[in-house]
Amino acid sequence: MMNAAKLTERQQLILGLVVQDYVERAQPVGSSHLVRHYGLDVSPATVRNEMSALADAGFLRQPHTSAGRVPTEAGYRFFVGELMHRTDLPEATKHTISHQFYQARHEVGQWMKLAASVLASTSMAASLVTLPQSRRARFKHVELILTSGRQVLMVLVLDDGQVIQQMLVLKESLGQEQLSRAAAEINGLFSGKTLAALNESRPDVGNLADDIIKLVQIELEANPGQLGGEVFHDGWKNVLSEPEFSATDAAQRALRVLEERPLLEDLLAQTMRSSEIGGVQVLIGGEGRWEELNDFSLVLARYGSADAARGFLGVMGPMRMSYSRAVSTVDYVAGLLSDIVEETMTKSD
Amino acid sequence: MMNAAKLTERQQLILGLVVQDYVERAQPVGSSHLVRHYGLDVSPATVRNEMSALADAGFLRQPHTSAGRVPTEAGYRFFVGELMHRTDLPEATKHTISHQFYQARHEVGQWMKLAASVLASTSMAASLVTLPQSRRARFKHVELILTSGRQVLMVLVLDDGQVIQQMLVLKESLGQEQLSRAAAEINGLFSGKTLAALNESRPDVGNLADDIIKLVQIELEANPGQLGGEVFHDGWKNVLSEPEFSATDAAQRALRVLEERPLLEDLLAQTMRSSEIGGVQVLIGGEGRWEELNDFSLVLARYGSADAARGFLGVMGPMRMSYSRAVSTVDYVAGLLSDIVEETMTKSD
DNA sequence: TTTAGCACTCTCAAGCCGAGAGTGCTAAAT
DNA sequence: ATTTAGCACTCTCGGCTTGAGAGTGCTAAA
Repeated sequence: MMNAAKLTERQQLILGLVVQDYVERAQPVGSSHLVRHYGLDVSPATVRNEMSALADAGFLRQPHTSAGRVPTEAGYRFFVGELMHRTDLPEATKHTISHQFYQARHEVGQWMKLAASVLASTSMAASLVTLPQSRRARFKHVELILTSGRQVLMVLVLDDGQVIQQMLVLKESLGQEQLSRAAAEINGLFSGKTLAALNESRPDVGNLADDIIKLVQIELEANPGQLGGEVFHDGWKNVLSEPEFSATDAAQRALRVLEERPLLEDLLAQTMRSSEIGGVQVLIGGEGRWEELNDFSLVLARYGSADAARGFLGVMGPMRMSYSRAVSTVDYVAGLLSDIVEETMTKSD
Repeated sequence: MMNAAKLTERQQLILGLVVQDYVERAQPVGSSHLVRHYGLDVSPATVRNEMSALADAGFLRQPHTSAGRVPTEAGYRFFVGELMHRTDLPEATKHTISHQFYQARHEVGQWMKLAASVLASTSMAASLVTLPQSRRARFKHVELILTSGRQVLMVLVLDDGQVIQQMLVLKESLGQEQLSRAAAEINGLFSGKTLAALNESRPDVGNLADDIIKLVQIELEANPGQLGGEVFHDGWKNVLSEPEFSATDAAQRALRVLEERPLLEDLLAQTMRSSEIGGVQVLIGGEGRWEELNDFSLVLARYGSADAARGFLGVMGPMRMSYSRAVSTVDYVAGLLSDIVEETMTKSD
């Protein structure tokens, strides 16, 4: 495989055109099609030679002898890294999007749904959005609700708006009266503390409070990120695997990504570790790491600010996707969401 | 189309076998296959005659001349209504499921995910579960959190564990001090009231509390049903519509059902209106009402109790699905979830 | 270095064919 | 009056062939 630096100006041009054309038409692109369609003033034969060189360099490949060329993973990567010009979203589109966000400004959970919907429709791919999470949230208030016997529902409110719900099972049966008193006590002790601080300072109180502290800590490790009136669902891949829906293997793998939580978390964690905030990360064809993602690509970004909560968002589509469109969309929505989160979730004290 | 009552004993037997066989093998079932495979002591010709009668009656149809027979919507409906014997889930399966629920008993949100997962894997179809919602929940506590300027995050806790979050924009800028005092005042006034009651009694307090009451009411109308650390997503149908994933039209329609909230809500509302609690509702092939659901079927049930919160759950699969398995699964899980909800969410006062 | 020319390869759609499955009908058997 | 055997008929499906078309790679000339 040759070095990327060896690519001539013209080879880069041709690679770019191949990617662009293939993204649009989803068909192997041939030499003469290229000159005809893009007004190149060289002959098909010349293009053929260059394509051959690009194929040797590992950026293009032929599905079979005598079909056009198709970009390889490396080809897409080179395109994204070197060739793609960062286009801004059209002003009109931006306006529409931000207007939608303006209308949804009241409902915390709506932001996420809206972001997912906007990403999907603008980039024409599937989208993923996680909730903003903050490690620096402060304890605001705890509520203990008696349900039956020794079971208690704990509702913990943090000052960034996060709400954590958890069932506790007590060693002994208590009345709502006692629970309320215990809650009041805990509220007094912990109010305003960050959860990290709460981890260390462990005032020696009654064993009920002790139980609760322990459970809060467990909850923090798991870092759940509650919220969002979703309809829970699962198993769509089963439907697609029925014989009458002869969905390709690929489509089923796509749904697996959606449904298998661990895979998703691994993916986000790994990818995001290596990316600065504000930047957009492009993951092409699983990068040899996730075979489930063969012939898929992801465009991911973080949103939020260092001061406040942070989350991920991005789109997922076939490897043959419009990267420039995806990148600009993800970038724009991430910025928008960052602004909103910062505005509403940063304490001004 | 003949009346169902006209079906002879033997015709019913044959219809049942056709449905059963077709569900298993997904291929049109022919007369001789039937006698060979199920040890009927009549000849294929006889079966052929009966099948022909069933076809005339509208319960079977032939994909083309000289292929086997396939059940029609009416055929499935007759099968579900008259022929299907209610089978219980195997004891072992039940045990596994209830054990899983036992392990998840602490996390409120986990129930839903678990239910969805169990339904999907046991019935081999896609599943849907909504959150339990209660119209009779009582006001427990409100928290007002200053974010920036005039924006305030309201967190409303109901005594069934429901949590409602909402951004408020105030007319004038207030400090956290004042907000806390306002919250305390509201808590004192409303504590223990049902939301319905809260709708009527409108004590004339400051305009801040007034704002909040109004917003709570709006929230109630929308009836959001918060909760559950989901990853929000959208647009998977876009992926499946890409040419390389030549998913059938049907598969895409299936995903539309998942992603289009209004359709889903209409579906649940319409279906559930007509069904008693505890019963399982079977919706076959869209019933002429929802064309998106052609060649799909749903098996739905309510869960919860009259006293406490209620929700829906069910599975969705191809029309050619194992109804008995689906019904028993849905039935069992609905019962389980009802028990849990009742146990944890019914106030014992 | 570029390009015209040309032989070659490979896919794809269309058409054809035979096997197999299943039916409907008729006439005989029970 | 049913049931069944027999039989001709229909339709699909997989395999095979074939021709057209697209595209390549190579060579030799510009």
